[in-house]
Amino acid sequence: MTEYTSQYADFSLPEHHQLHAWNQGQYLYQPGSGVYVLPVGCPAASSQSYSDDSAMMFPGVLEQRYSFRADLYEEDFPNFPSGSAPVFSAPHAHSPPTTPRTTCHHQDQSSRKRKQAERPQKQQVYIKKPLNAFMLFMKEQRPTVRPSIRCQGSGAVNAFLGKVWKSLSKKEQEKYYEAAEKERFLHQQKYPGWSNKENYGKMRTKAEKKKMLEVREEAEKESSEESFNDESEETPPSKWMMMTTKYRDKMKDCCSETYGIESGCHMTLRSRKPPNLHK
DNA sequence: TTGCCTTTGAAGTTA
DNA sequence: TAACTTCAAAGGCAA
Repeated sequence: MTEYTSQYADFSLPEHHQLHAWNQGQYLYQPGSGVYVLPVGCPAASSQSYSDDSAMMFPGVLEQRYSFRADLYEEDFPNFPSGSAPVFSAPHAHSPPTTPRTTCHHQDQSSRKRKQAERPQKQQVYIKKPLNAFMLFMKEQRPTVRPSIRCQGSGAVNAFLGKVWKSLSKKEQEKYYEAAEKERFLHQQKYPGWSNKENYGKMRTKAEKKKMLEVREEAEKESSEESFNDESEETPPSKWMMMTTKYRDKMKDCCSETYGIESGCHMTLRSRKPPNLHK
């Protein structure tokens, strides 16, 4: 039994089970028969997004991805059933370049203008936060509500939708929370190294944001044309990878019921402060 | 041209 | 750990 640990989970694999470096941010887990992709920093993926029934979704998070990096990569690679890889995310997804961050001291910064003056003059890309449940709700409802609101200002529309949101039942809100969960997961997959703090204290003008978004889109377009096996970038895992307790439990159950016992692997998820899903 | 307004939720920071 | 801050969307409006 080989023990693996990470910040978020401990797990073990039988001796004959191996973990191989596969691609950027991903590892292969080969439990005897079949080959599964275990993305680093990817606690799990929804079963709906996974077409290969033989694939195991392993709710583990490997923080130190290179500690598992097999030098036998070149040797292992040909063994992978090419074309049938159950890949969770774009393996060539690039993380934003890290820039010196100015610490946000709420007490010290008396005005937004001051913060804007202190912010870095230039950041190559700007990655927006994933939308939360309420934002998804607003995005969906705004077009239908806006015509009926006399005051066309978004402030009035948002205030109205805020009241509507509170009047919704837990069940009605649930689909938006689940959609937001999926948004966060996809966002983490797309930008493995990105953290919420990247945007902290860096309020941008609309023009700046637009320009940086364009740069990012251009970069993504170019990167999609690059080699599939680019491992040159070392992207630290993001806290986005920390799934909510609810989601983790769901996936843990799914794995243990479906594959965990059968494949002989064991996992212990670390406790974490539960998310504030339903205030 | 640019920030403000207005909402909730998620996440980062501070005390 | 509670309290606070920022930022996600949107578009009219004021400076």
